[in-house]
Amino acid sequence: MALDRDSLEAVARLFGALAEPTRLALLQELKGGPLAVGELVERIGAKQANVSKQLGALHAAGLVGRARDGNLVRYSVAEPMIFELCELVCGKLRRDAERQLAALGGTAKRRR
Amino acid sequence: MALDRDSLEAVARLFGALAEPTRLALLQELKGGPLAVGELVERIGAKQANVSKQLGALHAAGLVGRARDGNLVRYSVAEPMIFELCELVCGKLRRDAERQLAALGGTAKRRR
DNA sequence: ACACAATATCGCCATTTGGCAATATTGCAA
DNA sequence: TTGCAATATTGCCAAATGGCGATATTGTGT
Repeated sequence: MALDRDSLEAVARLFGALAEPTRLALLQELKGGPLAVGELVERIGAKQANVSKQLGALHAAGLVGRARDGNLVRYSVAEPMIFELCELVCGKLRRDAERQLAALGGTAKRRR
Repeated sequence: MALDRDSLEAVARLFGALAEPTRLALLQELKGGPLAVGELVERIGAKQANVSKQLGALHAAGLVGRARDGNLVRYSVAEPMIFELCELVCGKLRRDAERQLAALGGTAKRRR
């Protein structure tokens, strides 16, 4: 079915939430389970203010959940679907890279 | 496996190509088969310059293919995967909308 | 060569956005 | 209350981006 303008904008906003390396890095870390902000700051090596801001964006997009735990705030993946999205995209990138490699005469890595 | 910064940037760029309603509208039209720029301009009701620019962005991202045909240039979907991506996202949006509806006391649409 | 149609590109402007430093909030403990 | 640690927010700036009108390019026909 054809989506109307509003739906397209909603879809675009969601893709936009994933269109940022820092946010993808955060999601990648959260894949292993909920983590507090400080933990994420250490792991991805970004400033606390930015991590907090990007987590806010992910939360606003409904992709991560927030839970206070005493002095900490623990974030968690709210949409496991995002990893399917990333898998699909990574697949394309791998295919592109293989094509590129083959075009340059690299040894073909056979798909099993 | 954990992706490095460069890979994350590549993934982010790809999502970025989909993070724009006009580009999504173009892809939606192209889903039915290759179309020339003029056709797309008519269908989505945008200025020719912008359609051309956004098609350029999609092409740069490797999502659409380009083919001259005399005086026309025909674009086509190069990555059917994008429709799986959109389906996943639309699924989430539908779920969100249903939750919202239920929270407001709407008649529940039962999932079969 | 010319004129014309289809597409691409350019310069401009307004908006958005990521990172930064600084500051404000929140919760815990003494 | 006071102090401290964790997190969020604010103001700022620079870079990126979408849409616009105007113009350049490309291909076709005569």
